[in-house]
Amino acid sequence: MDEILKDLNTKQREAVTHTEGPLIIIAGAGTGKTKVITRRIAYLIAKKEAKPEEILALTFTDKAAEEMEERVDLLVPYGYVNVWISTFHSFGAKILRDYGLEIGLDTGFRILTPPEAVIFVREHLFDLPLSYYRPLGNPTKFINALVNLISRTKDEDVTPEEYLNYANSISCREQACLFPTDDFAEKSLEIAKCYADYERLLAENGLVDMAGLITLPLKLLRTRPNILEKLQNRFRYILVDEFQDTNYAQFQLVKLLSAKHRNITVTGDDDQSIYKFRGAAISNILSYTEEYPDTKEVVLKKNYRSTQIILDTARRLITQNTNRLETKRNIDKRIIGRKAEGLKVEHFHYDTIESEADSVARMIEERKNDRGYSYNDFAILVRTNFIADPFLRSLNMRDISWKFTGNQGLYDTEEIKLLMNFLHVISNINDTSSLYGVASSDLYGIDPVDLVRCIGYANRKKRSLWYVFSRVDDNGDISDTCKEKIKHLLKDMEYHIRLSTTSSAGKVIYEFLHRTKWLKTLATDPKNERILKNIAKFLEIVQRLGETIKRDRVPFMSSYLDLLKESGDNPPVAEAEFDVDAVNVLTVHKAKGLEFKVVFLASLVSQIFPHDRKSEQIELPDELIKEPIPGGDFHIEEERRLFYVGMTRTKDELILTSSRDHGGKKPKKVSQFVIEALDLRKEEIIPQKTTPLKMIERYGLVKEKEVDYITVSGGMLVLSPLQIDDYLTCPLKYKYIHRIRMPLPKHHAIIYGSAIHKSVANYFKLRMEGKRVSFEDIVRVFENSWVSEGFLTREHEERRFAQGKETLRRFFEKEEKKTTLPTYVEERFSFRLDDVKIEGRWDRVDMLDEGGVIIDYKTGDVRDKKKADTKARQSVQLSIYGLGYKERFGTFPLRLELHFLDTGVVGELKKVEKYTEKVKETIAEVVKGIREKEFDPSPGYFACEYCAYRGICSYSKG
DNA sequence: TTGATCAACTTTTTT
DNA sequence: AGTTGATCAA
Repeated sequence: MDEILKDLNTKQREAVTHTEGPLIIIAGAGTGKTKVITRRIAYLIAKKEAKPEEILALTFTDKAAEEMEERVDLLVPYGYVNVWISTFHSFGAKILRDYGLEIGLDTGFRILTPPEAVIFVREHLFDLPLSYYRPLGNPTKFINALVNLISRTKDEDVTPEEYLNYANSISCREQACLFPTDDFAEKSLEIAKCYADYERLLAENGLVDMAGLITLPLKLLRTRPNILEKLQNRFRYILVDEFQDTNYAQFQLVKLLSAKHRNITVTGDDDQSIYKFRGAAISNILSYTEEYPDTKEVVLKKNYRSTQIILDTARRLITQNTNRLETKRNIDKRIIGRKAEGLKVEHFHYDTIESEADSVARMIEERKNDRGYSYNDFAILVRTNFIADPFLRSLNMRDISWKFTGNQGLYDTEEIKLLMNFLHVISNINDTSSLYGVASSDLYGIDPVDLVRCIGYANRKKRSLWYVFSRVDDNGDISDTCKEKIKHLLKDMEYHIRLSTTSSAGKVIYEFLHRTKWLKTLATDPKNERILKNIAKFLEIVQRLGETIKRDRVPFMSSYLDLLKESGDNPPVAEAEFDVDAVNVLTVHKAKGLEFKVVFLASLVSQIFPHDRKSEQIELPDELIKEPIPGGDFHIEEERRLFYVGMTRTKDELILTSSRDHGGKKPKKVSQFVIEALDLRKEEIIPQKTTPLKMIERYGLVKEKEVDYITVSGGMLVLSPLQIDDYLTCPLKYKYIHRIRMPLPKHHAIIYGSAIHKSVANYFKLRMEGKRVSFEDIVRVFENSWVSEGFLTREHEERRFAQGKETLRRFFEKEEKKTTLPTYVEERFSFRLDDVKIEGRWDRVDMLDEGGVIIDYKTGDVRDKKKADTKARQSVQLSIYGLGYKERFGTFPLRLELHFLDTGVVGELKKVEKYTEKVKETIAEVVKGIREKEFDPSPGYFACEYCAYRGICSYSKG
C-alpha cells in the first residue's frame, strides 16, 4: 500500500483513494494523470474494493492501454493481473465475440478498417439504393464521403431508423415549404436508406466496421437485459482515460455498463480535446456533473513538467476559449509549474519559411552545443505533416538527424510505385505506362531515349509497348546492350506471369525481389533500411488483403490495391529506429501526451495554425448530433486547444516561430494565437531578413534540372487547344501525352463522352444534308461508337448506356422542335499566332443575325447555370475557339457556350473580347515553355488526383 | 452592397 | 475539378 501511495500529492491521493460513486479527475497538462489512474487501479485491488477482473479501464489507443497495463502490473504484487485494460474498440470487439450471437451477429466476424470499408462499399456500389451520390460519370466520387458520414453517424449513436425518420421529417417540412429546397430531403433519404442497407450488407457478410465496435455492443446491451445485467454486475469499477475525447456513443456505452455500481471514474482535460473530427464530444466532460450530480471532483493542479512561465503563457491563450470548465462551471484550473523561474517564451518571425526552418535548425545546434542537450530533447511541432518538409530539409543541411513521425505516403514512394507497376504488368502485359515504369527503373536501367523510341514505335504500329519489346530485334534504332536488357526484362516478366497463376500475390512479389536481386542490392547498404522497411510494410498489406479477398492472385490483388489507393488509403512510410538520438519532428496531434525539453512550435501563421476549416463532402446534419452544440467559434476554439496542447509539451524552453513568405503570392500573417499567448502588439512583429549569403547558399542546394531528351523541332510549332490545356495543368503531363505519347487505358468517361459527341455530330450532319433523322438513327451511331472498356462493372456500363440514350433523346426532341440548323458542325479552324499554329475544331457554330455563337458540347454533371457559366469562363479551350473565330471571320463571336448534354444546362461566356485577348497571353506563355523545354511538373492535389500518369510520375501528390 | 475574379488550400487519427 | 475567403470593380 505504501508503494501505491508513494510520492503522490494531496490531490492525487484524493483521487486514488476515492472509493464508491462517480469520480471525475480533471487533469491539466503534465499533472500525472496516468500515474493517478494506474495507482487507483492498484489501490482498488489492494484495498479489496474490487477483484482485478471486476475492473474495466478504457483508453483510446493500443499504446495507452499497453502502457497502463505495464504500470499496473508493476504496482500489483502478484504479477499477472486480470484487470480488463483495453481500448474502447477492442473491448467492443470482445463483447461482440462473446455475445454477438444474441443480436444475430456471426461471432466469427471480421473487422473492417476504414479503407476496407470503402472497398466493401465499392464492391456493393450497385446493390445500394444510390442515385445522387453515385453519379454515373464518376460513380465512386462519394464513396469516401459516404463511409465517413456513416461512421460519424454511428459515433453520434444515430441508428438507420433514426436517420430515416429524420429524412422523412425533412421531406414533410420541405413539402410544407418550411425548409430550403436543393433536394435536401431527397438526398437525406438516399443517405438514410444507404446507411440501412450498408448495415444489412455488413451483417450478411459477417463484417463489423470500426464504429460498429461501439454501436453494436450498445445495441446488444439495450436489447438484451440479461446480458446487460451480467456485465453490469461484473464491472464493479470502470475507468475512462482521455474522457474529453470520447464520442457520444462511447459515453452511452460506459453509462450503461456502470449504471448498477455507479463506480465510474473519468479523467481528462477539457482544454486538450482535439479530436472533434473523429467525433469527440467535448460536452461529455463539460456536462459530466449534470449527468452525475453526486460526483466527486478532483482537480489536479500540480504540474510536473513545465516551468511556470510556460504554463502562464499557455494559460493566457487558453482562457480566450469559452467552452471550458473554468468558465462554464467555475472550476479553478490554474496549474502550478515544476519550477517557478525559467526562460521566457520567445517568438521569432522570419522573412521566408526557409529562413525560419534554417534558424530553427541553427538554434537546435546552438543549444545542443552550449547546454549539453541531446537531439532527443528537441521537438519541432507542426500543424500539418506537409509543413514539416522545409524543416526536415534544413536539418538535413546541418546534418542533424531527425525522426519524423507520421509522414504518410507509402504508395508514393519510388519502391512501392515500382512494385505496383510490376503487379500491373503481371496483370495486364499491355499496360504500357506500367511497363514503362518498370523498364525505366534502376532495376532494369533501360535508356530513357531508347524507351521513348520504343513508345513512338508502339504508337505508329498502334500496339502496346510489350509488343514492341517482344520484337525488339527487328528494331534497328535500339542499341544491342539495350536489346539485351529488354529481353532480360521480358523474360523476368514472363516468369512471374507464369508464377502468378499458381502463387499468391505476396509470393510473386517476393520472387520478384529475389530474382531481380533487388533485395540483395538494397541489403548491402544500411542507408536503404527505410526502403526495405517500406517494402516489408507493403508486403504486409498484400498479405492482409490476400486473406480477405476471394482469390489471392496478382490480377485481383492489383485491382484491389488500386482501389485502396484510390480510396485515399496511404499508410505512413516506415519510421526511423526509435532509440537513435534525433530531433523529433511531429504534428501536434501526435505529440499529445509526450514531453520534450525544448519545443519549437513552428509555422505559426494564419491559414496554417489556426488551420482553415474544411467542410466535409457530406455534412452530418446538426439536428442529428445529440450532444449540445457548443457556442462560440467552435473551430477556432478547437485549434486554440491544439495550440495549447503544443505549448504544454514543453519542459524547459518554448520557442514560437513563423514566417511571412511561404512561396505563394500573398504574405502570411502571424497566427492570432501567438499574439494572444504573448500579448503582442502587431507592430512588434518584424520579420528577420534573410541574409544574402544565406540565400546564395540555398541556391547551391537546388537540384539540377533534368536534361530533357524530347526534341521540339524548330520552326512552326503546332498546338491544339487540348494540348495547351494539358500543358497548363502540368507541363510534365503534356510531355507524357503529347510528346512521348504514352498510351493509356481507356477511361469510361472518355468512352461515354466521345460516343455522345459522335452521335450529336452525326445527327447534325445528316440534318444539314437535308435528311430526316429518327431517334433510332442516333442511337445506332451511339451504339456503334460505344466501347466496353473501363467501366466499373457490367451494371455500371448498362446504366451509363441507358443514361446516354436518355440524354440523346432529350437532345433529339429539343432539336427537332427547332427550325434553325447549325451553320457549321465539326468545323476545323486554324490560325497563326506569331510563330505558332493553333489547330482545332468547333463542335458547332451558329451564325445568327447578331453574330456567331460557338457551342461546345460537354458531358458531365454540371447542374446549375452559375457553375456552367464559371466553367465557360475558365475554359481555355473555349476562349481559343473564340480566338479562332476572330481570326477566320474578322469579328468576335457574339458569345461562347458550353452545352452540358446530360443535364441540359448551358454555360455562357459573353465578354468574348476580354477572354480571347487574355488567352493570347496564356498561349504565348505555353509556347515559351514548350520552346524552352520547360516540362517541370506542377504537381497539385487536383491535377494529380485525376492524372492518368500518377503511377509512373515521381512528383505525383496523393 | 453585390458580383466577379483571384489565389490558396486541400488537416488532424484511432480502431 | 471544389471550395472559400480576400480583393477589386461596378
